[in-house]
Amino acid sequence: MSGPPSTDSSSASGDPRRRLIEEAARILGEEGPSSLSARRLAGAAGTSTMAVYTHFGSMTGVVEAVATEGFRRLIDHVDAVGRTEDPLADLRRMAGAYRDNALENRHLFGVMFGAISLGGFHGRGADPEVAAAAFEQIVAGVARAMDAGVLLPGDPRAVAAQFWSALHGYVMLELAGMDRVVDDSERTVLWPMLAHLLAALAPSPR
Amino acid sequence: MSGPPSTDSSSASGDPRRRLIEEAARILGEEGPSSLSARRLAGAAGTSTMAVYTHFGSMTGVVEAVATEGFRRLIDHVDAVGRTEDPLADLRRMAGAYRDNALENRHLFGVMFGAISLGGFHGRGADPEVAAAAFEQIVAGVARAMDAGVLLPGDPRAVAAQFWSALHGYVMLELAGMDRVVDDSERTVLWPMLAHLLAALAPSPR
DNA sequence: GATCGACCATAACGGCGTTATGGCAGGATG
DNA sequence: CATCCTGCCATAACGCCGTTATGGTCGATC
Repeated sequence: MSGPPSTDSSSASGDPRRRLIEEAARILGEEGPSSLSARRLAGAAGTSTMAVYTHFGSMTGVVEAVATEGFRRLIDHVDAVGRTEDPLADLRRMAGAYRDNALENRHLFGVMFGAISLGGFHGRGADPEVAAAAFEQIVAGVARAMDAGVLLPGDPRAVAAQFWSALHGYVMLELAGMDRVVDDSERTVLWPMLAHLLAALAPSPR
Repeated sequence: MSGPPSTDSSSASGDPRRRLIEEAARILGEEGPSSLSARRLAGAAGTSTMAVYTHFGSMTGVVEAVATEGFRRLIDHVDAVGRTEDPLADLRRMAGAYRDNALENRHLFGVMFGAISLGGFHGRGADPEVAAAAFEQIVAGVARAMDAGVLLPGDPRAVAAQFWSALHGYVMLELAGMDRVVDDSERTVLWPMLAHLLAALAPSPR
């Protein structure tokens, strides 16, 4: 798939596929899932509905592309926390970035992990390669902590999966409105939970 | 093709509202979210679409009622594990029941926590009172463990929220197909994760 | 210049959520 | 008994949806 030869005939258009994905993500974020329809999307991107079908095959294809785009943005957002000389603090800051990204793009997050549906079509999910890259981010953070000796040596993938599960579950329950039943304010639940997970793996002489 | 209503009134019909909820849950479980429509539901329940609107106001109302029904079934399923003299083992068995219930009713689970949508209409969620009752189940399990002295005394609600978050996140990632990227087989992730959470709260003399 | 392929505008089809309309049972009221 | 009212639902319609068939434009190729 070679890109278009950059014929910027006008500033209004890039390649239509890219524009459709970005407009779909924007509509999803600003107006919610029920506003994302083929006609609405085509209108926002300045094309007709057929462009959607030549590029994505169906609205399900659009959803999968948007989910993949969501994982790419998540990766960038988490990557932006950088690396300090304290790998455990870095993990905590990665978790904070993960949560912030979810709260600011709740509908996009729902599509990424939804597995459920969006406007009726429910998609097989994002590109597994991109989703895996998001997970590898956490694996790398855990591996650095192990290398630095602040976590017991072990399989970083298994530990990262635990960390991710706990973080993801907290965020998903928060998005589902469970803060109404548990309250919290990220003080007595989120940080202690992650701290407990990491403390159980710390090389303190017991 | 039901016969005249007076022929067999014993089992064919209950009150229509109940029948609609159960048919909606059945269609959701057997055919997925995209098959649940007002006409399809009305046909399955043996009524017309107007019955849906007199009882639930909209399809969103149906979704909320089905989500509430899902929490009720989850509560029954988790309650069925009973109580032994080992509160920590009971917590683990509750977690297993939670996961089993999710895997066997993945679409219903998605609707319960979805926050996303279902066929386009996306509902405010289940009855908060019923959802809270599901959480209180875990709180009670944690409180018993504290009373028995196998968990450090503390706020059982905060600990239960941590336990629930981790369990829920693991299940949600599994439902989203993340087992493709993390593998696991509930051996190196789920049980160690929950064990670590509880171990960090155990009253072992450190 | 002719041909071909990718791309997309137009218009249509069936199905969707929802609503307006009307009929029908059954209890309250005179 | 006649009347009215009220909750409940069947019928049919409206506008929107995802999708597809059709045809036209335009650049690349020979």
